[in-house]
Amino acid sequence: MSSTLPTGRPNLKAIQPTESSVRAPRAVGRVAKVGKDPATGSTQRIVESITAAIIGRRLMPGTKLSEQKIADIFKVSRTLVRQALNQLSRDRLVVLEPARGAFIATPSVEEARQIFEVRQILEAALTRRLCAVITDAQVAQLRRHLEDEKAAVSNADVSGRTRLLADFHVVLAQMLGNDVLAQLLTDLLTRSSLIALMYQSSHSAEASLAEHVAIVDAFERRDVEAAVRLTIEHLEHVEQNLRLNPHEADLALVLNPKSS
Amino acid sequence: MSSTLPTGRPNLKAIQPTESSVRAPRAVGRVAKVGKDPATGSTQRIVESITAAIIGRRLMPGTKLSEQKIADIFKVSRTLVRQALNQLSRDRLVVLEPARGAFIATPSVEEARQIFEVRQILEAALTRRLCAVITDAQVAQLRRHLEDEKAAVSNADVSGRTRLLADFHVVLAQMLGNDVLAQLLTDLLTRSSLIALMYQSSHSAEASLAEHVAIVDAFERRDVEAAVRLTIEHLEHVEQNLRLNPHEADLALVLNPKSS
DNA sequence: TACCGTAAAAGTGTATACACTATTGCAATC
DNA sequence: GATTGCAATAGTGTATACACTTTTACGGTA
Repeated sequence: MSSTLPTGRPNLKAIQPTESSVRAPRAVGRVAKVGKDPATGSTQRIVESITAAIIGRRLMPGTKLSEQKIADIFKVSRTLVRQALNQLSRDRLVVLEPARGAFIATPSVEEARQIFEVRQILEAALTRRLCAVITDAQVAQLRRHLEDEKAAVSNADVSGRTRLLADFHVVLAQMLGNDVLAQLLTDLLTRSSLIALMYQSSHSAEASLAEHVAIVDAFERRDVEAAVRLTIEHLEHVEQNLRLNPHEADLALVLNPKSS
Repeated sequence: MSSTLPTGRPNLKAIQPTESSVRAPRAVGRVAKVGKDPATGSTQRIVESITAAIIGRRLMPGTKLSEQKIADIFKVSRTLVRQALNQLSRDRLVVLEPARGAFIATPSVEEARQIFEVRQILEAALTRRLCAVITDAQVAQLRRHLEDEKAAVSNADVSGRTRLLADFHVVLAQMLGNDVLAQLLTDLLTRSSLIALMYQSSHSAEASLAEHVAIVDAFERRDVEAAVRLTIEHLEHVEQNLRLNPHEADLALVLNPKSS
C-alpha cells in the first residue's frame, strides 16, 4: 500500500506534525490556544515539517499541497497553512500557482546548474577565508561533526544523513562568523537537497563524507589551496553525479502526476 | 494634526499606493475584486510600495508599521498587509516582534559588515566570470545603463538614483545568465540600501558612478584583473564611507523614536 | 463512442470576527 | 511627587465566512 504511492499522489500524511509536537491535544473545543510558548510557532512548525518531509524524501516534487488537508493534519486553520506555504514559496521549495494551489517545486536542470555555480563561488571563498583564521578548536569541532556524519551514513537514516551532510557546509560558514553567509548557504543547501532528490543523485553519502574528511584534513594542515581545490571538486562531483541521468529522472517525474 | 504625531514617527502616508496602482477604485461596496490581472498582486503591490518607500528614504529604520493603518492606506484587509509584512520580514527589511508588531529593520554594524563581505565574494567572482564571456553588445548595454545612471545622478531623484546604482550590479549578474545569483544580489542590494540610509553614507552617487564607469572600461578591455580589483575597491569604498560615522548615525536613530 | 457544453463540487483569495496580548492612562499608595 | 497596580484601549494572532475560479462529473448531441 504505502509502496504503491509512486504513480498517484503520495498522501500528505508524510508531513505529520513533528514527533514531539503532538504534545498537547488540548481540547480544541472552539478556539484553541494562543500559546505564549511557541511565539508565532505554529507556522514555523508547519514550515519545518514540510521542509523535513521534502528533504526526507517523503514528499516528491510536483506533489500538490492542499491547504485544507494540511490544516486538518496540523489541527490549525488555513490561515497558518497559507503563511507557511508563502514562506516555503520564498524559499523556492514550493511554487504557488494562482488560484490553483501550492506544489512542491520541480527545479529545472538549469536552475540546478545556477545553484551549484553560486555554491561554488560562495563555498570556495568561504574555505579560503576560513582556512586563514580557523582555530584548532574549530578543527576539532569539525572532526566531531564528521563523526556524526559517519554515524548517520552508517544508519539508513536518509533524513538525518542528508541534513548532516548539508550541515557540514553551514558549520563552515558559521565558523567564519558570517550569519548572512550562513543563512544564504542554508537556503541553497535546502534547494540542493530537493535537486538531489529530483535527479536521483548517484553521489553516495560515503563519497561525500570522504570528501568532507579530506577537506578537514586540508584545514588542519592550513593548506589553503588544497582546501579550496577539494571544496570545488567536491561540489563538482555532487553536481556531475546529478546530471549523469537527467532524462531518466525527468521521465519519472513527468509521468508521475499524469500516469493514472 | 498629522504633524502632531507625538514622537518623531514619520506618518505612514509615505507609502501611498504606487502612482499607477490607484487605477481602479472599483466600488469597494462590500467585497472588492478578485482581479485576474494582478495575480495575487495586491500583496506584491504593498511589498513594492513599502520597499520603495524605504530605499526612497521616506520610511526611516525603526518606524512601526501598523497593520490597520497600512490596510486603510491601500484599501485592503489586514490579511493582505500581513502577507506583505511577512514577505518583507523574510527579506530582512522589517522585523516582526511577536504580539508587538512590525518595524522597519535597523541593521547593525556587524550585519552591514557581513553583507558587504558576501557581496564582495559574489561580485568579485561574478566580475571574473563575466569578463571572460562578455560580448560587445553587452558592453554597449552597460554603457547605456551608465547613461541612465548619469541622468538620475544629475537629477535629485533620490529613489531612482539609488535604484539605478544598485541595478548596475544586478545587470551584471543577469548578463552572466545566472538568475539565482541575480536574485541573491538583488536582496543583498536592497539591504545595502537600507544600511546606506541608516548610516548616512557619505559615498556620493557621483563617486559610485565614476567607479562603475571604470569597471565597464575594464570589461571593454577584457582586463579581468583590473575589473575584479575595481569591483572589490568599489565595494570597499562604499563600505568605508559608511563606517566613517557610525556613532553619529546611531545617535540620530536611537534618539528618534524615543525623543518625546 | 467521442466530443462539447454546462452544472455541481472542490479549492483558493480576501475580508471580517473574535480572542488574547501589550500598551497607555489614571488613580491610589508610599 | 514618584511609583505601583489596575482598568481601558489599541493592536496583533488565529479562525471562520464568503466570493470567485478551477476542476470535475454528467448528460446531450453529432
